[in-house]
Amino acid sequence: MSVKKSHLLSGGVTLQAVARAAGVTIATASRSLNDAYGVHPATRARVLQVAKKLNYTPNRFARGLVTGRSDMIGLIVSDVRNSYFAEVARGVEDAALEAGRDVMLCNSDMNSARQMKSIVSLLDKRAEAIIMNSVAALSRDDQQQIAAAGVPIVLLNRAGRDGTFSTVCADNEKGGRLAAECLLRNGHRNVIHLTGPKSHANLARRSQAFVKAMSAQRGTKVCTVHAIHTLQGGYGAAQEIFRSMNGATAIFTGNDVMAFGVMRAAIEAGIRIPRDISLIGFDDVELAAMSFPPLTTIHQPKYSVGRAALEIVKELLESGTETPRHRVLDVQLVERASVAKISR
Amino acid sequence: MSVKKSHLLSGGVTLQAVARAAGVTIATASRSLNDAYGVHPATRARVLQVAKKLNYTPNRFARGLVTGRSDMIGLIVSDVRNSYFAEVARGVEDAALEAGRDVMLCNSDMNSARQMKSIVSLLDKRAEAIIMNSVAALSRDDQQQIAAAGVPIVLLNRAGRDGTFSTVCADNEKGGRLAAECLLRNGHRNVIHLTGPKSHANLARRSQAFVKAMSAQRGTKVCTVHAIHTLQGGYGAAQEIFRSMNGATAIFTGNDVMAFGVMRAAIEAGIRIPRDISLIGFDDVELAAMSFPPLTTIHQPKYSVGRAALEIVKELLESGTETPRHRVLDVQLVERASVAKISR
DNA sequence: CTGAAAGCGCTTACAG
DNA sequence: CTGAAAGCGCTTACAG
Repeated sequence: MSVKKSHLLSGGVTLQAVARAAGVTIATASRSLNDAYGVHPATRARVLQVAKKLNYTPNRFARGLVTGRSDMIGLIVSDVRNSYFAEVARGVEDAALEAGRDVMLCNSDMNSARQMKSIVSLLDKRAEAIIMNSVAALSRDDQQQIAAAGVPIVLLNRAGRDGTFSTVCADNEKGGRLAAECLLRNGHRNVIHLTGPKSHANLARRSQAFVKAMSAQRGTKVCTVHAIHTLQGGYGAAQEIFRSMNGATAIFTGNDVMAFGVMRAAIEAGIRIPRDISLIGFDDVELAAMSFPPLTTIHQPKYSVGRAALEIVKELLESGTETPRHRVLDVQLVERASVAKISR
Repeated sequence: MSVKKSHLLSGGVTLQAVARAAGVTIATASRSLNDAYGVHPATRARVLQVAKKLNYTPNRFARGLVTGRSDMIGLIVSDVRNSYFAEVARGVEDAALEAGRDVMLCNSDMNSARQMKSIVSLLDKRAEAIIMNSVAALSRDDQQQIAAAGVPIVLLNRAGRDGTFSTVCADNEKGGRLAAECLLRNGHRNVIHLTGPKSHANLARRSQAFVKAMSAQRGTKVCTVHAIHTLQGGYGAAQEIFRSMNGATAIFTGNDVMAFGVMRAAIEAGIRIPRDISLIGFDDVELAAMSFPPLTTIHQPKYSVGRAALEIVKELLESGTETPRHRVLDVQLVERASVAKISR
């Protein structure tokens, strides 16, 4: 019955049927359908026409069995519900569609066991490449096993030479610098930088560049505060901060959700943004444009990250190369209404 | 070379190799790996052990060629970036993982041509079922072609008997009723209902049930306003509404984003929620908990919609039935801080 | 430019 | 309980 189903799927039309109807052997039929060379134009045209009329669609299993190709690529993200990854996924899918490929989506929950399970399943299904935001805890063993599969791997949000795998990420350093420049330009000299745990590499890069750019200007003061990088974390930290501002006129948060936490704490404390204090975030999540006031932030090219990852996959697949490629994508300042110009 | 790659993927280990190492034919090896019956426990154990040691993983193409099964299901949504569908996608993926299946994700952009292209591609890749939020404009022709594929189709956000396809959707009627009851319970008698275009079936269901439940109470007044069902639409409509409230004490919006539009207009007009006017939304999007004030709304089980869709797929696949199944999922009121009790 | 044939790696009646 | 064999529907050298 399953076999019968399979017939239904392809409309029951096999290459054999097409060949017969076109008066050739399956060999020429196959060649006509695939390469342009080595088959008489007239024959080719006839086969194509017949195939179309019969509504022929090749059996992927049969083809895959001999070519080894599946035309599918795997995408593993921690969670699509995270809008960052939803954007990335969309970028990957759009680029994949253009490249005639489908994408298999997996969620890892930042759980290395689940991630490994997904990888195995994707490899099992013959994914031709895997794009993923790897969790840190990928054992040496797993890493080798993955590399051994000989399938291109593209890591998301990882800067530079990660060894064996390709990477795509946003220019966090530039983002940090842009935030500093924005604040400086608006006259802020005494600012607070609220960020996540030091272990978070991307956040750390932003912080470092931010502090460096601020310090480049004389008479500047930056006070860095670490908290959990969530809305709650930002909220809690802001409550503390508001108790003793020490003359700070602006806050730069490592990401937007922390900024939203700051906003909430500000409302509750009767502090108005940007009148009493300016605020600038990082990421440019959807909500940033809808908050009140709309948040000035650094735009991360999430969608482009997805596209870029698939482009790397395509390059790797086409060239047959194994040497990893690396891309860092540009970010930019999006000025909305949460940063005020202050007079000195 | 492609063929060589294919070898790398499965570690180069074929059933043949396992069989040889276990001292049996590929027939028994296959049986050992698949069914439990008809093979001596000892033999079976030996084969399993060898397979494990050799790190054997069956070639999906070969298996698929004979069984017709791919263990993949397709999911088509208008756009994963829409958080509603991101949630749905997650639900589908989780349930699929449990069922040992992978999901291929496609975005249709509410474009029937793109949608049809995705369907064809999914069918081509032997998706065993397709879950999708169908765009209205699916031609009779396309519909038949899809049905002809003999693959279970589950439509999202479609109520009831849609003819040939299974459906899953939230209980919009109940949601509308809950909103009305909440308002009534809090003493509201004169309210405004702000919703989208009448053509939107789900919105219409909510409206109808809301109005009906409000009217059930004597001395009640509901004024319905139609606008585009976006933040902008809600914003614009609210500006109008605030000009002549005619004593209304609450607004029920057909979805949350319209409510956010109302919130913005309220802030600008100096109207405080819920002190000056109460507000209740529908959907319970992520932002609803983060807005100021946090929005009272009707929770839609987005994640569960995804899971339910996959459950239907499983049932249909296991039973081999073709008769469509329908599920409508429960919704519930989430009381936050945007509705005030009013004294009469 | 085209055909005959091997082979991709499995599953599954059919015998024993 | 196990083996020998057919067959799934393609692609691709190898001849001609």
